[in-house]
Amino acid sequence: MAREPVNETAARSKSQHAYHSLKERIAAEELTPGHRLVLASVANELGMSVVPVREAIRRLEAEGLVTFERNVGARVSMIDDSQYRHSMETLAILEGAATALAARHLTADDVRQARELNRRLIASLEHFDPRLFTSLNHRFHSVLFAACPNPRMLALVESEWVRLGHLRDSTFSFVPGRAQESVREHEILLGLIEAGAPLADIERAARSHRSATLAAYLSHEHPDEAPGEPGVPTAP
Amino acid sequence: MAREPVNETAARSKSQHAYHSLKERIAAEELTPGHRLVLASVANELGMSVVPVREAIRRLEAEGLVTFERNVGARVSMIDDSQYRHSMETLAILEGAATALAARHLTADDVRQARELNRRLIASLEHFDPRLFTSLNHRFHSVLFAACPNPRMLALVESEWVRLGHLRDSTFSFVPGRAQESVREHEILLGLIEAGAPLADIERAARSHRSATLAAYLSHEHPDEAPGEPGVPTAP
DNA sequence: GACGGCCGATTCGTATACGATTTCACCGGC
DNA sequence: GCCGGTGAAATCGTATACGAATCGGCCGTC
Repeated sequence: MAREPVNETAARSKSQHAYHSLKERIAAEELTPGHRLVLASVANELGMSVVPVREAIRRLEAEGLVTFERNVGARVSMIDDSQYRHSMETLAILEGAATALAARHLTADDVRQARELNRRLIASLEHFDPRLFTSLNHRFHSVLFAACPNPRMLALVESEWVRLGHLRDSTFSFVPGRAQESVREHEILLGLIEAGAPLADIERAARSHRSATLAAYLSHEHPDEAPGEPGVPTAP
Repeated sequence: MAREPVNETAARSKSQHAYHSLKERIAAEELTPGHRLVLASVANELGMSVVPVREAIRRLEAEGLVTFERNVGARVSMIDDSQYRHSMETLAILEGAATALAARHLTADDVRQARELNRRLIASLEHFDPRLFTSLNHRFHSVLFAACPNPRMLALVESEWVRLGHLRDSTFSFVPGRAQESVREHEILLGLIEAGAPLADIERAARSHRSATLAAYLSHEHPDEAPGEPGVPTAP
């Protein structure tokens, strides 16, 4: 996850330190969406001046993790409903493609590991914990797309996961039924991969899987909304 | 294109100004890949101190337009062959999806405009100018995916175009035959859209179109390389 | 009592300053 | 002649300082 070279002398610049520190705290939900990031305060907490903090925030801003308003300041990005939908749709496409591209590069061990994770997902259904489920779910999918030989695509997929942030768990807390369905789809996906199914089929399955999660979320949040176009042009 | 609010008083901060200025100069190939960006020099040219320049460069760094090495400095990112391939592959997927998602939202005028651009592309084949061809080509595709209702996807597609930067023209300069084929595929794509073809077909056509450009580039640059997997899991 | 303007506190934006690190040319020894 | 050390120049990293913009509350007026 750490892209910076890990110098043995731990010589991360303060700017880098601020960046990683903020990013972690956002990922850990210690800084929740909407939380205001005051430059001077952050600088104090981290024991540095504002300059490195500003740079860190610029990077986070470019990644979409924080929003910045001139002369007003930065705050942790809120993902509203509409953004959530758009990000999920994008992730469906990217992750679907990445999973397909990775399929032929998966080792038997990878598949075994994915199966094990899905087993744990199934087991977790007993005493359902959205947080745990989401974490395992991420790890499951990570195993499947990590072998994608296109690093650019991997970076985008990961960035989209981060963007969705903790909001993603809410789907499973809101729509519990989706979890059961989800693990079944995981098995199907694994089956396709093991069987060496056409990449198009794998891509379609992976994409639909995520789209279904999005649909579950939407139909729960906006039950009135017309189903309209599914957004995913899978063949009929 | 400008995401910053256009204040009537033109009150862009220096940091923003530096960012846009550098980005434009990179896009215009005034700053070519590998070009070193010395903070003090850039600051002088723009009539500001180094602090805003640093922030601008952080943003560009996060976008992948410049690479930054600690205690060494920034330089305009070089896209090597492998990155070019990966970005094109990613763009094929993203643009294909965006084009499909946009298809149902295109007005008759949009289609007319796209046709007109393709006409100009065809006309330009007479006295072939890779630069002009690339520019028109970008505009053609922009018309087709701009109506995509997913802003996140649009942002990623645009960012990928920028990333490829001027390198993208090289395909058409290196493999002149590809240009003719390309405009024919444009017509086919337009036909599908006008006919209200299934979104899956449109997506497949748009994706294959770009993949073919990539393949043309690769087969010219690396004629020895085995064709291997096409990378695009289109149904047989 | 409501509204609008004024003022101070807060916070951002940028310049300047200076120590730290890298780079590279030069030079003496092997 | 080649190699490794040494110093200065270039450049980066960060702290500090101060002007500018924003926001919220207070006060006077209607």
